[in-house]
Amino acid sequence: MSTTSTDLAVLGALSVEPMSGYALREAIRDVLGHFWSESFGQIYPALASLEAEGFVERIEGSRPTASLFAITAAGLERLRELVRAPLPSRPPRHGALLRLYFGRHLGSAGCLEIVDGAHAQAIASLATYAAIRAEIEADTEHTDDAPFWLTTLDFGERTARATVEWAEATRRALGATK
Amino acid sequence: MSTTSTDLAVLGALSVEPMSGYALREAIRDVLGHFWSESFGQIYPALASLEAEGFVERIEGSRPTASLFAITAAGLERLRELVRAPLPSRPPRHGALLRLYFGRHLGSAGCLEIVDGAHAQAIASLATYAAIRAEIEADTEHTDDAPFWLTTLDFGERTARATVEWAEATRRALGATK
DNA sequence: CCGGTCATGTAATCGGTTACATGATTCG
DNA sequence: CGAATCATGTAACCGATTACATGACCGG
Repeated sequence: MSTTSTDLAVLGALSVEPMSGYALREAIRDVLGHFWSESFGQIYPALASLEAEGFVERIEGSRPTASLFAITAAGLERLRELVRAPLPSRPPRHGALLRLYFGRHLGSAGCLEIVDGAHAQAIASLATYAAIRAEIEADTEHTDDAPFWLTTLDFGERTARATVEWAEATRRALGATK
Repeated sequence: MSTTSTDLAVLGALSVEPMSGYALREAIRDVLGHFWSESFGQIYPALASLEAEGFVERIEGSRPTASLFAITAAGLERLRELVRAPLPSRPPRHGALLRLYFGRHLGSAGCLEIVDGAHAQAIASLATYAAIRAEIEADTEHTDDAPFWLTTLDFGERTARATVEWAEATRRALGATK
């Protein structure tokens, strides 16, 4: 039995365009990657149960060996239902901050390593966000989806920028008290 | 068998002061709550295995029925070892953003509800952060820990402020395209 | 034809939460 | 004395990842 979160991600992705389970996973990784993730072990069982419930159907594509999954009318209805309900949020687990909190036992050098790592990661995120933004703005086909896509992207950009600023301020503060 | 992440959180907390398993959970919830969490089902087995390995010992406290757990010299060593190694980071799962991404199927009103919810939560976080900051700054006993504690707090404050600004900007953007 | 990618699925395992069982202590 | 809190632990369950098994397709 699959969870409603996974069903939402799968149905949502299929509402944009039909695709295979494999492509689904790639789309989720590349497009929703900065705030969501699904593994094969979730996707295929979810597709199977969604198909059994009539929310998704297999249509034949170019390759005979691969299934193309498409959302049905009932599936669209189900998607609207799922997107309306709040999702259970997992308790936070930010490993780098946990290590930093006990940074006294790690020393300044080790702490700076953690901070610099977070800094580099945030910079890298900003680069991929810029690429995604360009792609969305160039896309003339999904103009009704674009405003929503841009809001989630904006969130990623703002938190990444906040992380960059935090890392730079922390580097100064930790360097001073060394 | 417990994970190194839980061991790090437990040993780290006990490095500040000895406490019971119950108090440990409260401390983790209240002090590390904005970036970490542990449940009883993790804490007690972790304490048991840490005790078996000699990293933690029970000392008698005021109440005979409750155990006070204290970190040993070997435990401090182990803590330094754990805090040096990077922790496995879980893939992100931000439910609100997932719903917003497919906001076309939800409508503007529903989206604004999500955004306002995130806004209210960030405002509430900022209030608790201010309380924690006051507590750390008033604490004269842990002056060598304080700089590290303040860096993790600063991270929380910056990302919360970024969330507030995002929510306000998104509210304007979504309201305009309604 | 051979290696890499596309593709579908399952089984084992894991990290973690929740619920339950049990009892002592404290305070009004 | 009764209710709330403090306290310790276990068992069942669950969501999710990883690894594995299998094979078609495509390009060089």
